[in-house]
Amino acid sequence: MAQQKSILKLKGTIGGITFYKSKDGYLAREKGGVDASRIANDPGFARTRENGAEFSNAASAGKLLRDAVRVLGKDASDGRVTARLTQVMAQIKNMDEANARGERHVGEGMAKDEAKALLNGFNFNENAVLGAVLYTPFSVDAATGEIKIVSLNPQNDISLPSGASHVVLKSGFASINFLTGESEMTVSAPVRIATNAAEQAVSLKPATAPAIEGTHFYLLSIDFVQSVNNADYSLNNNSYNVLAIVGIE
DNA sequence: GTCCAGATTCGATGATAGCA
DNA sequence: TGCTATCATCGAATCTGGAC
Repeated sequence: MAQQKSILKLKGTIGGITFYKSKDGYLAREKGGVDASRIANDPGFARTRENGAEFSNAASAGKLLRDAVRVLGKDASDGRVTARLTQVMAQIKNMDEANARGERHVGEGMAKDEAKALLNGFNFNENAVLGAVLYTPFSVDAATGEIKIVSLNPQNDISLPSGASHVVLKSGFASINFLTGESEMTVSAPVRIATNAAEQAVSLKPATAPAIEGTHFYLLSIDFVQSVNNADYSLNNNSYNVLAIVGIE
């Protein structure tokens, strides 16, 4: 077995050579592992294939949710949102008690209150989570999707990034059917407030409720912009923007 | 040599059995 | 003991080729 003598303790694979740490120290060897066709056909790998099928369902469910809210989320997401959402969807898929192993489905698991609790509060941008940006309480109307903030003073109630001249708030009301793959989202008109504005009430109400049957998601979006000559410019590649799930029915 | 655009690859997510 | 393959997805990182 080849051993690493270099001062650089490598882990991972480079050019077909795998570097790893074992109880015997840092070692190197050729890529090993099982053959792809065996995983696809060997009865011994049935468990692996079942898990692959379920993982596929979880990843697709994550994409369905991200696609559904893309109109709000395109300016408020981090580079790991796909992985984080897949992780949550895999946990929800595990809550499916109706189907056999390998056939468990996010759509079935989503019916559970625990599943909704798991996804509620999900932040699409881990660099700007809602709880660390907005400090004032708000309410969500499950029938209309309206989000109300009784009193919002930007200077006191929002963590303002330097350079921001205005904050733009929007709400989203999405209905997603994870069994059929259908989704629809309606969005409120944006409320644009100067960062030095006086205390005020805010109402974010989508024009209509989504028509399709499915799990209802309520989302709050907060964008920061710098206004120059009546044109709004995003700050620092949108890294301060917030999009979070604030309710699920 | 540097820059840019487009193309390609990587990594993260979970569970699994076998190989070195 | 730890890596490999499978599954889907996509942003980030890296690579490649052409222009200057």
